[in-house]
Amino acid sequence: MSINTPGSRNLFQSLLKGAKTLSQLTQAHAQVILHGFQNDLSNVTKLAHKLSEFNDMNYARDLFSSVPKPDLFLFNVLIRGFSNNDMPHSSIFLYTHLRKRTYLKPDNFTYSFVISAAGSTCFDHRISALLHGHAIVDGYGDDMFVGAALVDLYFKFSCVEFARKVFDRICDRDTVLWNTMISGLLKNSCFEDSVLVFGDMVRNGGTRLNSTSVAAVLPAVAELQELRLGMEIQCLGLKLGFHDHVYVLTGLLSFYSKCGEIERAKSLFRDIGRPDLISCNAMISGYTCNGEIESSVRLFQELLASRERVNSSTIVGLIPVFYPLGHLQLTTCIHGFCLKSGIISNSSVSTALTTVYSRLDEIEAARQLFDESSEKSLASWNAMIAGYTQNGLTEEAISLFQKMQTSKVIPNPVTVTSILSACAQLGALSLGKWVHGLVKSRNFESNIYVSTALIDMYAKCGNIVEAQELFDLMPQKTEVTWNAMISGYGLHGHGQEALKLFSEMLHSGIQPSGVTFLSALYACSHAGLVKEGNEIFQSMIHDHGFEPLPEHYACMVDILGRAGQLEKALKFIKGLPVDPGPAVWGALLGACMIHKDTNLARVASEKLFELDPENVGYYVLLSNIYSAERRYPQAASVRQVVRKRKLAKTPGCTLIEVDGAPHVFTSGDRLHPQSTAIYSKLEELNGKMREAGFQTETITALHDVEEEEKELMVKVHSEKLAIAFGLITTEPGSEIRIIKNLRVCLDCHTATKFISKITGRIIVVRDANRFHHFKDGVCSCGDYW
DNA sequence: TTAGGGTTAG
Repeated sequence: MSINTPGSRNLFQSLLKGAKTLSQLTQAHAQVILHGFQNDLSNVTKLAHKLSEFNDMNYARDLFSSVPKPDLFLFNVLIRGFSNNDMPHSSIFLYTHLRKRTYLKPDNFTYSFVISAAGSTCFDHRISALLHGHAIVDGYGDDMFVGAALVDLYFKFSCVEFARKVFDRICDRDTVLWNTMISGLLKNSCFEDSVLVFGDMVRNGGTRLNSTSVAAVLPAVAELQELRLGMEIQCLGLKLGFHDHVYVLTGLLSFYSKCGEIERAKSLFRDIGRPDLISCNAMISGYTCNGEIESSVRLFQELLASRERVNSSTIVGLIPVFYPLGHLQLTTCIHGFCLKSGIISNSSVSTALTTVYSRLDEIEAARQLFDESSEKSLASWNAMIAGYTQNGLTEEAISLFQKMQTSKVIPNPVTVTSILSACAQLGALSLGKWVHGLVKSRNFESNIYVSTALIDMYAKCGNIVEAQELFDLMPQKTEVTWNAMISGYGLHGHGQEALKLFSEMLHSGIQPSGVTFLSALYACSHAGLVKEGNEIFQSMIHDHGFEPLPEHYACMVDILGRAGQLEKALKFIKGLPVDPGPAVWGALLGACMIHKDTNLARVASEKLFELDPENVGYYVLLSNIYSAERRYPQAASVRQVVRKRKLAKTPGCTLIEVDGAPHVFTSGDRLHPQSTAIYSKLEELNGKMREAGFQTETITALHDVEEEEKELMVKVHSEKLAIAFGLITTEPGSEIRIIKNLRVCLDCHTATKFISKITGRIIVVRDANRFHHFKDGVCSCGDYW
């Protein structure tokens, strides 16, 4: 047969198809050119397809450029090739190129390929809407393949609702589409929904389950800690014949270890017989998160000794993220190994290490790791930002968030959750509102972490109504969501609302946690509800079988103490089944301060100096109590200790936002550009307040100086400066909101009541403990704080 | 199929 006969075309095709290496492929191509078949589209397409499998997209691109009139098939091969070879820009570029060709129209293959390219992290959510629109216009909006790609794309951008809408519209669903939905929901933390969709799939007999479906749902079941359900799924897998499938066995192993059933996990690991790297990784991680660190390290060493190479997952599973206490040494050791082996350059590994360091309070080590990592993934940024917020370094968190924005890294729900927490801690309402806008525009509202963090942010920034509205709108709530709302009410002194919500929560079948009881108890404390607090405490132990933690005991002391029942509080402490810790004695000391009980204060302080000698707050409290009783020599000697031991007192400061800009004041400071106006406003107010019968309260001032001098010092407490500033810079009649880092002092509290009456303003003060809403000379706390 | 980043009390 001559090489130029029509049959030779098939010969080239089989030559191309059979090429096992790039060089064989090149030789085949040379033959094609030699015989003048280079413009035969079918040859070129086959070649391009092969090239994309061999990861040589530059060669494929050159080939494509040499074709004068490419057809749709060739376009599709290239678009998919670029997408599969991590060249999403080229893929999308070619798609736009294709749309310009009037003789061609994209089909469902084109859309499914280009949509999968658009899921790359270098794009944002806007591209999804654009491509979705194109697909609908061309009549592929409800196509099964395009649908699966779209669902996947929306999940990648955390647009859960859009993914769901696309899924719901497609009547004809295949296994891949169902599986995409199950794992997409899982990746977006919608664990219940993921399990529900799996259930629908099982009931929908028309679509066959495969082993991927079973393996995909197991992590969601593990998150929900539904041990029984997992076992049922295991039985289902057995019935369908997936019991010896390594995918499924590994998934089950991981499921059981996450549910704390480490023995079952070990037995499954033995069943696997010849475990691959992935199942070993799952086992290592299982050992680690069940605290069996030694077994974990042993299996890791066995892996290293065998010829099997470890990968980043091995290391990440080995890092004891969940049991970090006391594991600094192991962490440094793993870190050392990662440096030596070069695996540190993997962003998953450095992210995991960043997290552990920050949980171990080694925030500088975490930051160094973050700074040194060459390739920062979204997760790396999130880990560092979360590390800061969890350690109370809120300003660092926000500044890193801003740096992330300038680095063009697009925040996801995880980022947003951490930033909202930082806003809540700081009381940064403007930034919080801005983030809320971002949440709306990106459709993150359905994310349960995000909406819970929003509720907490609004509650802590003083906007309890907004928090409540968001709470009421949430279709699904976790125990944490309820806790955030209960404690929000508590902070604002709305004790009854908090208790109503608490009982609603119990009736709705949500399991309360230790934090739930604590939130309810603090709500009682802020509202002076002694009887109710006591009932909740008893019910926690007897009806719900909770062993109280030191925090719960401390809260009970707080409730009794604030209500003035100091003797009862002391009796309660003496009757405790465990040694009372600093929190318990601290609560008693705080109560002694409110009710001016010097004798009991001394008892509490002595315990505290012993238990927590570095904490300067207790010295300050005791000294204040002595001053209040005019026992100045005693007060002075307490302060002497503070000075001698070089313990620093936290300076008081107050923040006020005007037109979105924060202004911070410290006691007596004259640094503000409008300082003169502020002080003269304060003078004017003082005059009016004296006329109205206000007398400066000095007893809680720290210093035992002359009365007159003391009066001067109290006058310029930071909250007063902030209020005066608020009065001169905001519209008459508008609300003034300030945030103080310490507990508000008695003098400022009384003065604020007067100011609210004189000026006709509502003044909202957030102090270290709670909110005070001042209106018409009265405070919402009922002078109870 | 494994692993890395998130919310609630004080």
